[in-house]
Amino acid sequence: MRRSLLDVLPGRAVVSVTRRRTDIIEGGRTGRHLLRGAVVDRLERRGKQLAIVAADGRTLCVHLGMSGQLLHLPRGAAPARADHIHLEWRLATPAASGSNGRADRPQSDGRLLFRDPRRFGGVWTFASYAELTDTRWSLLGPDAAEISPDQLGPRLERARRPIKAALLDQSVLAGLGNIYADEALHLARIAPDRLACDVRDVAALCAAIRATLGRAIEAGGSTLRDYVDSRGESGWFQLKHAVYGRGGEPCRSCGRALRSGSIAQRTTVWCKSCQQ
DNA sequence: CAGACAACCTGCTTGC
DNA sequence: TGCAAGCAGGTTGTCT
Repeated sequence: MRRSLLDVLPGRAVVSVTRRRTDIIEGGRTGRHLLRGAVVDRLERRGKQLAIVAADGRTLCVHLGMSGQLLHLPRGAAPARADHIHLEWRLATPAASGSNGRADRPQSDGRLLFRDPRRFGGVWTFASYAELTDTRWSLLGPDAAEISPDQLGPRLERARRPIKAALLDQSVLAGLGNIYADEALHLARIAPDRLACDVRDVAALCAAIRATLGRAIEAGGSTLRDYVDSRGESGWFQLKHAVYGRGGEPCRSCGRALRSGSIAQRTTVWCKSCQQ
């Protein structure tokens, strides 16, 4: 999502904000808190959370939850669906002051929508990026896409719970959800119900996590139902899933039927013979 | 501390 | 065709 927003948000100004629902916002809920009048400077990410940082420091943190979408609409375009759009930002390309010293009129330049039918997602507002990293993001572990054995090892050593439960805990590691936890464990050949403290090859697990996320990001993510990037494009990594959504089907490595069950209160699929 | 469970929501699929 | 139950990518709080 961050990548798909890179060529439409940084450098754009927020002309106005429409709030259709405010109960999905935490922190200040005014147009000012929601970046009205700001120019977007950059996009940051930690785990599953995105930060939109304005040049004056104001920062929005967005979490998509299960069904959330951030959609960019070019000027004049209409969204595929108009329901459940909770926030809408009108964007403009700021006027460059020409050589005559006179500022041109800002050019209207599309809209950004936050749509979230299930409302498990949300938006958090901050006066500065540091305020976000010092509070909300301070609760997150290191980013899964760049995890190293030095970081992960100590966090697993004392964890007497299934490795899958530890990997889903965002304070241990930020960025894995139910799909990619199962995929990474299969790639690392580790059983999901093995105790975290008993995982031998943490380096292999880290490599599997990074590889899984890297491939998924290249494929534009996994679209089971709702997920689309900011251009409305679906991902296709679901076609490459080794285990997730494939319970009962043959393991792509050994051909035996994949097991499906519940671990850490989440649907879990794994290969009993490949993952020991 | 770990784990079970419920709650927060909507919408799609399944089974009757 | 209709209806109810079951299930879903996530997080958080309560209770044991």
